[in-house]
Amino acid sequence: MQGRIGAGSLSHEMSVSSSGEGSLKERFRETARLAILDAAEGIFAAHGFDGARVDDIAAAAGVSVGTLYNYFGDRQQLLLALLERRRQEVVARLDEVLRPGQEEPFSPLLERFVRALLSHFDAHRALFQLAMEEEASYLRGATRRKSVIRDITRRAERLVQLGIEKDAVRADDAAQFPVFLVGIVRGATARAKMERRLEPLEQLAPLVVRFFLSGAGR
Amino acid sequence: MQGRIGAGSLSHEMSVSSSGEGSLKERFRETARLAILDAAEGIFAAHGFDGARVDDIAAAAGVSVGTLYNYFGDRQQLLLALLERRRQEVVARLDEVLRPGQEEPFSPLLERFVRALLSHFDAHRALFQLAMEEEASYLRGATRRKSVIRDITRRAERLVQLGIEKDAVRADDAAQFPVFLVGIVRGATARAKMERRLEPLEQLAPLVVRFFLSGAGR
Amino acid sequence: MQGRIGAGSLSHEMSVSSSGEGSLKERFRETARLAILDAAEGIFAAHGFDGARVDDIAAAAGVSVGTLYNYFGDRQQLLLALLERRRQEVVARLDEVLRPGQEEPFSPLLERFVRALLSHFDAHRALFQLAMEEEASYLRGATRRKSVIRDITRRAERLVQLGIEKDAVRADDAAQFPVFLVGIVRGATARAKMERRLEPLEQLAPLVVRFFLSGAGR
Amino acid sequence: MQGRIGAGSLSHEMSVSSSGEGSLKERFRETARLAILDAAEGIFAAHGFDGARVDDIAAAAGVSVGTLYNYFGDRQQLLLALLERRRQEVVARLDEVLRPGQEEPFSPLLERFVRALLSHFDAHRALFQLAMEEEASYLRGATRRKSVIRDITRRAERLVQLGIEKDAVRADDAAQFPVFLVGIVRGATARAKMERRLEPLEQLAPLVVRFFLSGAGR
DNA sequence: CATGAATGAGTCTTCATTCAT
DNA sequence: AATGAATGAAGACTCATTCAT
Repeated sequence: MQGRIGAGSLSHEMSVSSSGEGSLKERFRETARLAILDAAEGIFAAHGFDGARVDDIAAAAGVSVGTLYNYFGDRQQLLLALLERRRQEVVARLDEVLRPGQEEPFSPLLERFVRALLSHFDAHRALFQLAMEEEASYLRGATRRKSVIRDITRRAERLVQLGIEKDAVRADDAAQFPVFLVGIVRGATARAKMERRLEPLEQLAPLVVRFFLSGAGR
Repeated sequence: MQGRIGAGSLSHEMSVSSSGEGSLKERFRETARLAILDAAEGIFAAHGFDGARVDDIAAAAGVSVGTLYNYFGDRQQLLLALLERRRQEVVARLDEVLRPGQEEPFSPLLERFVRALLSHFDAHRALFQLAMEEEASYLRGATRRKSVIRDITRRAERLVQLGIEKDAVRADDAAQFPVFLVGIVRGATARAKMERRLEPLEQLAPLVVRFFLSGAGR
Repeated sequence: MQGRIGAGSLSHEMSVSSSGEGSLKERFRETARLAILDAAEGIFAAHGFDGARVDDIAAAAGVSVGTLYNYFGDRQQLLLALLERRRQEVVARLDEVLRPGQEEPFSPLLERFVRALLSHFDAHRALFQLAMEEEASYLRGATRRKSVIRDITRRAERLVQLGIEKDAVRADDAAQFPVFLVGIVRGATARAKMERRLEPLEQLAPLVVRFFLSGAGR
Repeated sequence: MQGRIGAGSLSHEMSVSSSGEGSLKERFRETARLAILDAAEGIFAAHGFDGARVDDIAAAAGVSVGTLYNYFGDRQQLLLALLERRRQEVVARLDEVLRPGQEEPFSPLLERFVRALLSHFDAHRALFQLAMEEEASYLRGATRRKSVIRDITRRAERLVQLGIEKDAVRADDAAQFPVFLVGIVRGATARAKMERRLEPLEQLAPLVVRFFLSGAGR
């Protein structure tokens, strides 16, 4: 489904790191790792965490099961590696937005935050949906781990705090605002799913900002 | 092992089908059905949809697997019956709120709506969480069915429509408001989960209302 | 290979315990357990501990894998149960021989001991060979458990002690005699295996006794 | 990882094929072969024949799996080569003892035989234990091959024959004496294992001789 | 009808072996 | 010739579902 670890992506990979922070072999490994993770994203998204079969992921990645097990210790670790990678990606984008020393007013800051979130959804819609939906229940029992939802919420809390400091957000009830914000974004993605929309959600950012700051009231 | 074919829920249940006679046998059947559904709710909530084993559900209900299969054709049907029951319950409460001929102003109406939603969460927190989180993915592939999220969203749409008619909600961007509202409620429940809070969420209703109508801005 | 848990053996089972130290169901269970153990003995003996496939054992017992797993938690437990059963059998026979209050002279006592050992080998040749050969290495790592070899050696030690008390065995070097005795018996069985003999080993008992007491010298 | 392609065993090995030239290359090959065999001995001894993984053996030998496969066709051949080497070693020592033209009396001859056996055990305890325990079952099915046990027994038979000729061993029942002798030695090694003794077994030789010739009787 | 043991298809995982570099 | 990543057949185990009692 995702294609082989073919020459196509390889050349790309190689040109990227040719300067040399890794032997040829290591770059191959990394390419394969990525191919497997990509395939896994597709299969997990399509069948859910429990429904995704290891064989199918391997087949989608164009490798054998054995190879998949060479890269990731077992099914669960593969899933965790996948979630972790995506988690790091969003978190990085949000942290970029929240980087200290922001002199800009709150509203555009908020918009950049929401935009970062939504565009990440646009890029990894299927898995992200899944991560936000099932993460909690799937990891149930597993050692408490990095959680996307939790991390996003933390960033939202920092954002709201900034809003209060900039006098753009009211301080009463502020404890709830972060989850409300994340909830709104989730709502947007849920709608996209229910209605099978394909347009980028990112364009909803201004609406979300306006709604968050002023509400739906007249 | 016998356990829980309890009287408590029975009286309630009975009223549902009360108009009819209900031979003694039928009432027994119904009681057993309920016991199984209750047990299933607990097990599904505890282990997730995929992780819940039929044997465990039967054991928790105090019946044998065979009996469980007598009442529900298979595992999936049991799950659907459970979701369906809870779906009907929320939907009924929301429809009650939205019953035509409401002369009251929008704000209290909205509050009653949110309150209905939150108190339902309070009553069936575990399963509902699960339903909202995994429903979509679990039913993936299954014939398109009744969906709690969808139904709730439909009611929210009607509510927003009422708000517009009552001139309490602005009409522009109104298409998003329903999902935003549902998202906010989800956000609230997510927070409750993350922080393992046990206080009733219903008390958040006024906050939600104020946020929905006026936003978080100052 | 071993046949189904058929009616044939069932009737036997039932007549035996009809007086009733077990419900009908329980006796069925026990019959099945035995059938599986018998089948396992055959397969383990034929393919070794590591070579025996669970599916084959199940097939030989005339049950499905699932059933096998219902009776024995996993492959290892099945093996241990089998070894344990046989261990108890020999140990019981040896203890019978060694029962306190033996007034008889040492030589016949020794012969009965050797005879018990050899006839047990005759009955369970294949498995016993295996047990004595591989037990140690197979259980390597596993929690230290009941060991046939160890138990037999313990009984041999008691026997030698009796011999000394009866003034029939010399006390010097007596520490080695028990293992020598067991070794001799093992040697006899090894020969039987190497030469694929089928005659009962039990008939070697007098030879063993004479050799043990007087040696091979002229 | 490189490790053990050591010089120590090399010199010995060299003497074996010393008569010839042995190009430099060939000597390298032989050194590597030995390193692998040594590593295999350790791993097989530690994990049993079935439990020893090829990767582990290669790692212990400081070579890659590929190299291991260059030297030995497959896992089984490696094992056979190992057993064969050790077999040749004991057999050579026993044949040395039995070399025709022995004018010495039987008792010291017997002692040298037993001593040879026991000292070999002392040198290769772990593998030898394994060989005597599992050889038969492991090679089950494989083409009938050189067997250590068989070969040792053959030598014991010759020894007993000598004893009879020298009038030191009684001729009746003599057919059993060889296996009894081997059994006694096995018994001694088994005891060493059970009690995790580390002293050289060789020192038991006189006891074994006395027991073999005169028995345990008073 | 209830029971729960039996069933066996379906999965994950391991590891001997191959082969491109 | 050495390397070690890739391969995939094989095997242990689970659990939804059936059905004889």
